[in-house]
Amino acid sequence: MPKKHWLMKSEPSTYSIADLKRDQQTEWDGVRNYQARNFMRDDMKVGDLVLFYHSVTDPVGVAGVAEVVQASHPDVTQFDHKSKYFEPRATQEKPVWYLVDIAFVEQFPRIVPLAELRSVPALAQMELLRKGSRLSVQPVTAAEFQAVLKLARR
DNA sequence: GCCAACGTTGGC
DNA sequence: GCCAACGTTGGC
Repeated sequence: MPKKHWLMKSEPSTYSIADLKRDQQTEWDGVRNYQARNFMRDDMKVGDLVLFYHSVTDPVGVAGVAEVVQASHPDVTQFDHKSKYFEPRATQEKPVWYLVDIAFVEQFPRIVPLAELRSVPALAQMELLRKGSRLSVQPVTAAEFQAVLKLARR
């Protein structure tokens, strides 16, 4: 099975690439969007690579790379009454929300800003750049992934 | 802080 | 099943 590539968004005030570097590994909890969940639950496999994107900050952009180290399992915050991610419909037998675990791979020497991504023809089809796109977990092609790495090292 | 775009909820 | 109202996301 060839490696797949993904992009995951996080607000750095909540969890940044520096936080992941410190922790080395984390559960990607709190995703409450079905499309994003389905990618994590059904498609993300150990070894897949992830572009770590910082949203709602200045500048917004890709901050580094992570790797999937644990495939889909239930997000335990859905069972926690005190969590803001509590899900009343979920039971232990029938969880609603799933997540993957990711590990730190690399923090880029610089953020690759969204505006710069928009200027690169090779990235024109990226989901991230689509008008109105706000999926927090999304697939990227191998070519797009490589193109972003190249920008990061420029 | 604003607001466009989107997803979800709930009345009918 | 439709769709208006509402809440959230996220760039600027």
